[in-house]
This record gives sequence, C-alpha cells and structure tokens, in this order.
Amino acid sequence: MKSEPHKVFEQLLNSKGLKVTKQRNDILDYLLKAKKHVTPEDIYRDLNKKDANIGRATVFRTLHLLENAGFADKIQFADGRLAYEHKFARPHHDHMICVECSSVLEFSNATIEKIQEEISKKFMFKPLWHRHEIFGRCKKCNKMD
Amino acid sequence: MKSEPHKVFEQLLNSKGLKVTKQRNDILDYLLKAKKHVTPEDIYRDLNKKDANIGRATVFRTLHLLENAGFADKIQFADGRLAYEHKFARPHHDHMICVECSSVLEFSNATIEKIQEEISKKFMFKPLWHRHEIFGRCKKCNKMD
DNA sequence: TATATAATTGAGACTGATTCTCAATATCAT
DNA sequence: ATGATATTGAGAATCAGTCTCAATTATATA
Ligand SMILES: [Mn+2]
Ligand SMILES: [Mn+2]
Ligand SMILES: [Zn+2]
Ligand SMILES: [Zn+2]
Repeated sequence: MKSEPHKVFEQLLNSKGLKVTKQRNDILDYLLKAKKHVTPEDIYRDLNKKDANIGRATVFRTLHLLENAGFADKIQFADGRLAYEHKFARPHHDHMICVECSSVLEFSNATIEKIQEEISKKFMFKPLWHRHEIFGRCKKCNKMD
Repeated sequence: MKSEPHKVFEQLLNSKGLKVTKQRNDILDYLLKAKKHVTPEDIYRDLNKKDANIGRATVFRTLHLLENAGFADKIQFADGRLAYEHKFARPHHDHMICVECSSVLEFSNATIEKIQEEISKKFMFKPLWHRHEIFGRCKKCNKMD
C-alpha cells in the first residue's frame, strides 16, 4: 500500500532521472505523518532513533528536493530556526507564530491573496511565492505574560 | 548640526543608561544615508574602508539595539541573507523581493493590515510584528528570463 | 579638570546550521 | 546479472552570528 504522495514523489523522481531510495521515502513519510512543522534536526534525530542511519546531508538534500518540487514549504520561527511541512492536498496558507513557545497557527484569506496579485501587477512584478508571517503571543502565552 | 534621529537615538541611550559612542553614531549614520536595504557585512566593510576600525560584533550589537528600539527593521532575501533599513519617519511597509537580483520594491496596503488585525483577534493571538514578503522576478529580470 | 565607575569595544574563539567533498554503495535500465 | 549513473554518510569546510575578555572610553561627580 503505497500512499498517493509517495506515488507522486516517485513520478517526480523518475521524470528527473533521479532514483527512489529508502532515505528519500523515509523523509517524505516523516513529513506526511508529522502533526506540526518540523525542523531538519527533528527529522535527522528521529529517523536515526529507529532505523539505523541517515545522514544530515541527505535530510537537507531531500528537503530541498521536496521544496523545489512544490511538495514542501518552510517557515521560520522568531529565533531564525527553519521548519518544514508537506503540501500534499493542503491548500496554501500563512502563519501566526508565537515568539514565546514557537507554536504556529495557520490562516488563509482570499482577499489578502487577491490584493497581493493586484499589487504585483501594478509593479510589473512576477510573483512566485510569498511569506506572510505574523509574530506575536499565542492565547496561552499571552495569559501568563 | 545633529540630526533629529541622532537626538532621538541619544535619548534612548540615555534613558537606558547606555553610552553615546562614535561607533553607534556611525552605524546609525550609515543606515540613515543608505539608499537601499543593507547587510551587516555592508556596514562592517564600508565603515572600515574610511574610518579606522569598527568590529563586526559592534555592528551586530548596534543593529539589535536599533531593532529592539523600533528604529530599524530587517528583511531577508531569497537566499537567506538579512538586510536592514532604518525606520525614522518612514511608515510601515512590506516588500517584494526579486529572486534574481535581490532588488526590493516596497508596498503597503491598509486593507491587508486591517484583515491581519481581524484574524489575530479571532485567534486570540496578540500580534507584535509581521513580515509579508512576496518573492518573484522584478520587471527588469523578468524581461530577460 | 581629574578621578572613579561602569559601559563599550574589537580580536578572535566559538557555535549552530548548512553545504561540500569524495570514496563506498545502491538503484535501475538493459 | 551487469554496467552506468545517482546517492549516500562521514566529516571537513563554510558562513553568519554570538561570546569572552582585557583594554579602552564615556560620563557622573568632586
Ligand atoms: Mn503551516
Ligand atoms: Mn523597506
Ligand atoms: Zn505561545
Ligand atoms: Zn530583479
């Protein structure tokens, strides 16, 4: 039982003359199962716990591969750390990031997206992607200020 | 003839029991005169060209000082490099960043800002600041694709 | 102005994240 | 199964930024 994302990923690899490897599949799996945004170090640490060895370099290489293919996205916490999430069957969204506990809320707003398009057009700027992050304190962290 | 921003900066320093130094003034000056967003390395390099020596550590320390005081803001290019701009008598704005040439266009939109407030409220999230960056190709770089 | 005190400084060591190198290994078309 | 080619992990290298600390400088006060 190979999941749909794995099939799609495999197609991408084939189409680029790249090979399907255990490491690449494990990393994709990890992202698919993650309940939150995960750092490269999370992936490296957890995949090495169980299953013998996977190198840090491979984690980064695979994340870039997924990102470039449009299968993963990254966000950045207030302290600069990067975290990833997969994009299979998930609509585009942006983030509110707690500066205290690094928890993340997701939001999306059609009006904002539309205005962005209009602004880009006005400036003859060809938008490829965007990042809209609101930093602040989440409900929980705000209470205990 | 001390500029208004320098006076305000001096007040900040005094109010915190910090000292007014040549290095801090030079860095503020550099930001005030810069025509574009500048990196810490730009500041370090250029200030050392002319005027004897100023350490990298001091550049970073002073940028953080200015940032925390609300006198400077940073943006991040597509490759991850950080750049700063001063905020004296400049209204809030967001950025469109060219992935080819790293040129930056500025925009601001009241509707977007308002919607952000509403979304934050809905999630009981206390917004402190935000970053809204559109990455793509500027008019010039788009032509020569 | 001289002195005392406390903040600031730059050099360079250090850190953490990421990238690079390369020889050994795994994948895949045939 | 074989051969051509892509991938791998270890560890070295890089890079931005931070830290440490002894020497220096700013400033309050006498
Ligand atoms: Mn998300
Ligand atoms: Mn700007
Ligand atoms: Zn929180
Ligand atoms: Zn451009």
